[in-house]
Amino acid sequence: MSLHQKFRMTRQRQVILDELKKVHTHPTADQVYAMTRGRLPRISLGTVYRNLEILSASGLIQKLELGRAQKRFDGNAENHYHIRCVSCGCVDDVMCSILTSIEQDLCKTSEYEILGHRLEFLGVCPRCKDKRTGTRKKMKKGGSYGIKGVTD
Amino acid sequence: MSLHQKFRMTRQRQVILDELKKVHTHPTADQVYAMTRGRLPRISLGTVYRNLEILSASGLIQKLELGRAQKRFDGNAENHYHIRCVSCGCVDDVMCSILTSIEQDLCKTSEYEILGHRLEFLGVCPRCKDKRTGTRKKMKKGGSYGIKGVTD
DNA sequence: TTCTATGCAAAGCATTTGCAAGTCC
DNA sequence: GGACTTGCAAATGCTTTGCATAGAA
Repeated sequence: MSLHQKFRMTRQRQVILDELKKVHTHPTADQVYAMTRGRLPRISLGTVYRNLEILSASGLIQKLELGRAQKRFDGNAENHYHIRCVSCGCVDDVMCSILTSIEQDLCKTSEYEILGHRLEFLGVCPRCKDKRTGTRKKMKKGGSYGIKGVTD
Repeated sequence: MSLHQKFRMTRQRQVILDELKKVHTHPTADQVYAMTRGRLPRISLGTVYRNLEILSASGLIQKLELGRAQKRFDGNAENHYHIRCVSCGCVDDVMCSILTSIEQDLCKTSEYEILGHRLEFLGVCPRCKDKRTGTRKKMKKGGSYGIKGVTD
């Protein structure tokens, strides 16, 4: 939480970072907990929460607060948008450029000091589209993609 | 929650809707609870939650899920963006047009069926800017505004 | 009259925190 | 050695839910 104190790379912290970098999914805290227990059978959920907080505050990972759903964490610390499946809750990266101008535009007209923006897309993931067999509108067939394919 | 059943306009529901339309702030459930107790001293928080849910599901009001903070509710049901003060947590409307093209662009490249997007700005509200007396960077002095002025 | 809504209290869930013991630099 | 961390468990805070009673159509 602090980052006003130096932070140590403990084994727990390293493993959490490792596991997070290893996957392209966007795991929740309890998923990270599960992912680390193989290597650290005695780690506690509280430690996972604390470390995810510290790692994201230090910029090594990214904390995603999409909607009011459970927080998720992204081993990719670079600024990018996400899309969330309203059906299964999975989260994928969106390959589109960051909107820089909207903040500048708002600066001109707003009394606020603008610090940033948060953009998130909602949709139905390919897997869930397939599940609802036939019975729905607007079924894309095309093959191109702009979303990194991995999931929940 | 349902809306598959007809819903009745009870006194509680009406008062909640009323009070919400009356203000331009974006109250949390417990603030709505406080706002209604003047007219309905015996209303319960649970009822407030249930009705806010029903009213927003029916489109009469809007439910705001900004970050993972407490939900807020907006008597203005029209689609518009919001800005949240990182210092005091207040929420204001942002007067800028809705981005329609980003979803269409994403449609072309994404395997997802795009259903919508959620955009939220972060900043420091005028009131909080004033509080930190002088001791900070980037103090706007200008008078124009693009944000409906009312607050938390 | 019938089905929905209310009040109350208890439960739920994700997350945070206090504390004594352990560990890193 | 001293500050930062951990594991454990309890606490927190917002929101939801079960249930018996009340109320709208």
